[in-house]
Amino acid sequence: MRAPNRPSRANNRSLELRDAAAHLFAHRGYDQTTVREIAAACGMTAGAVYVHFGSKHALLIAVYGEAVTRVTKRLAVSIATLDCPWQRLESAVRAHLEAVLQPNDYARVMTRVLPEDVGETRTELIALRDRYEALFRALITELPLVPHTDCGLVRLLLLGAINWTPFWYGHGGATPREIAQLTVTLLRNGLAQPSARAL
Amino acid sequence: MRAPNRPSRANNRSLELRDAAAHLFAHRGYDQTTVREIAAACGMTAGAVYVHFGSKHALLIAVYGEAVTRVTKRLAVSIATLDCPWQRLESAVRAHLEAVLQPNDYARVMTRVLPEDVGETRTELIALRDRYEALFRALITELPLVPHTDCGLVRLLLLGAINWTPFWYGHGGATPREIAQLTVTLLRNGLAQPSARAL
DNA sequence: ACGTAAAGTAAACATTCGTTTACTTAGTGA
DNA sequence: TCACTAAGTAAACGAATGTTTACTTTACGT
Repeated sequence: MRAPNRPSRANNRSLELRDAAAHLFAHRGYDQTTVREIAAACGMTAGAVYVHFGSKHALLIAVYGEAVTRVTKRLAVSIATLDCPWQRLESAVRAHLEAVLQPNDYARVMTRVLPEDVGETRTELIALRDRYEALFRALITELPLVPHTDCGLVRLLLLGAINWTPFWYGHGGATPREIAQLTVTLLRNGLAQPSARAL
Repeated sequence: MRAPNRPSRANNRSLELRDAAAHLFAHRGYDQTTVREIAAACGMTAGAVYVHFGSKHALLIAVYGEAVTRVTKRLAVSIATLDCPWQRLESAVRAHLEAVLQPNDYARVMTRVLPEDVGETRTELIALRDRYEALFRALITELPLVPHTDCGLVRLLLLGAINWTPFWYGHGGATPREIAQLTVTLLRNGLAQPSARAL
């Protein structure tokens, strides 16, 4: 048997590599990040990367998959104890924003590198992203909306609004909590003065 | 003097080049587009590009600037005859969406290539984009919103929602007009059933 | 008719990047 | 001890890319 406190080999530098890749992908994008940079961040040479990952694309898929897994867990926890559909959505939006906006490399990759831009890996990344967006689909379906509302369209607008936040966050001064609050209030009641409401 | 119907020289293949670049940038992104491809689309060789533009970055700036100019004009026309602030906003959103979503190469570059991704050219592109977003700032300031609403935050959420549309448009089935309508209705009245409205 | 200058070509240049290859190192199990 | 294998290095490969250079073509002004 193997000594438990020292995994001897398989000291899993793979994870170290994946973390480094996540950091660089999140900050500079996929194309602008080189395999040599990822390797150097772990004190290795470029060739060693291919011991752990078959290609740069495989590395991206590993990062993206881990990102979806992490943010999914975080979201599930944040809504677990809530009952009100609106509160559940607000909590989910807040969890998503906190994941994406804090200097969290993994979550940031989900919005920073667009599946449409990576060519061959496109399909697998979109599948991963869809798995995550299905959670929001469920939360929106729960909402008591005015009849005949296009829930799919609402979901897409909502995800667009919050996926775009990384590009301006910090300049606005609002916290993830405040952004989530305004977003869901807006979705629920709108922002017009009550006297000015109309069809 | 010069014959008016034949501009002799200066047959401005620059514009032809700029159009070709816009098309390729819009469909494949900036990094994935090569100077040789742009040249080939005009039946030229790569070297000839540098007769008209000093660098690939200069070409991007030209495209981005033209995009902002065009979509700005389109937006100004669409709201010129309207008085109601909500109608003005809806018309602006619709104009923006029609520009971005129809196979309009120029407008698409504005959302497809992110200023953050192009390094050196970053500053100039952001300045161009800000010039455009200021139009929405004005439209939102006009709105009769509930007191103490963070107009800046509203603008950023709105722009995020509509900037993200190119990534899902076509799968939802909604038209730009419908998307604009739902977006502004949402902003104005919210989507909760009237009986379920709350603070 | 002639000089000039813009427009364009063909080819090379200098990097850069993802990936591969040949080789070395070190820990493991028998 | 010894064969085996994962991990890593150094270097090269091959392709692609933005850009430059030397040369050619062509249309215009005088």
